[in-house]
Amino acid sequence: MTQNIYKSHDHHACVHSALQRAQALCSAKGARLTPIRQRVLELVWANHKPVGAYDLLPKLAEEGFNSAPPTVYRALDFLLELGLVHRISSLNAFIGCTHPGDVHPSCFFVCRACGKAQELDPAQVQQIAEQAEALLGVKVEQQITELTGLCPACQAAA
Amino acid sequence: MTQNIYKSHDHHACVHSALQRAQALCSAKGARLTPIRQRVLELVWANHKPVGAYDLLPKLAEEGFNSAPPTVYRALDFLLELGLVHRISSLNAFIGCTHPGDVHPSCFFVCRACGKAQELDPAQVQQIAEQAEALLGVKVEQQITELTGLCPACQAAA
DNA sequence: CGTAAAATTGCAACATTATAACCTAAGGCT
DNA sequence: AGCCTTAGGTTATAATGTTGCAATTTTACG
Repeated sequence: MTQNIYKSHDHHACVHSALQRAQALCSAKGARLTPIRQRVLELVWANHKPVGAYDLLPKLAEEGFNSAPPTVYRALDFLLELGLVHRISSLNAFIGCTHPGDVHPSCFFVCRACGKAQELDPAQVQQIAEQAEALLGVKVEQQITELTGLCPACQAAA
Repeated sequence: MTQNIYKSHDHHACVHSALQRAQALCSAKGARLTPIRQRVLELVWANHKPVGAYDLLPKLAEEGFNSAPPTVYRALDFLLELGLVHRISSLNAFIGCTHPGDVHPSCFFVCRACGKAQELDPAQVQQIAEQAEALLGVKVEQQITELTGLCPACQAAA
């Protein structure tokens, strides 16, 4: 894991470096980080809480972007394919990825109280994938792990 | 993992034992496995493919049960809380659990071609949970891992 | 037993999330 | 320029899930 979002950090730098990585990745891949796509990525990175597609719509509308569901979903699909964001299925929400580069295994802890989500090292989940391939003969293509509970701050508050 | 659903097996016995475990668990807990709940559980166990809530509605209707969304969701919620079924968030679907008893960590491989899902031993995912608790100070309450890919038969077909 | 409280179900409306289909506009390339 | 590919606009609709309240059944208990 790259950092601990439950500790205070320079979030501006956090977002800035995410955008830089995104631009680098897009130019390396010949993919176009259009204004809508970039703005969606920024909004997803606004904080460390997974954000729903329909939360993005009004924000885009405020800024004069087109804001119909397909617009947002297309931008999110683009970002998902480049591995720039992850989808947290149990929340129907999206969050920025800290180490982008194609679709890749993901693992998150999500606090059920404050909603903030921390990405974790998926190494052990990859072990499960390898085991499944060995024991069952299946071929694993994608994997996601979602942990839910309370972050330190929300434990203290309770 | 208790068995391999990608191999042929006596599915009737499979369902039968699931129902027996469910009845045992309910009487142990003082929970009521009402006709609707039991029928929903049976339908979820009809095969090893995760089933959507809205797939169950017409089947219940055919049999004269009430069939409005809340009916099915309430039955599923009941079964989820007892750990008799799992929810596969990435599919918005539900599948019978092979070792019920309260909400517990779950781990599945789902074939993207035939849709059949195999429950796996979540031991390694629990390690991730323990690591997250140690490193981040979070408290994990729930966890689910979802692997997607191709089962042996569907690999052969492709 | 009989009654009150709790759990379950019926029902109607509605909220949220996601996609389909079809067309127009913009950028990349020879 | 002309052609092709990709991206975006627009409308409608599909799929999934929830709220609120009334009616009924079951349970608990004196």
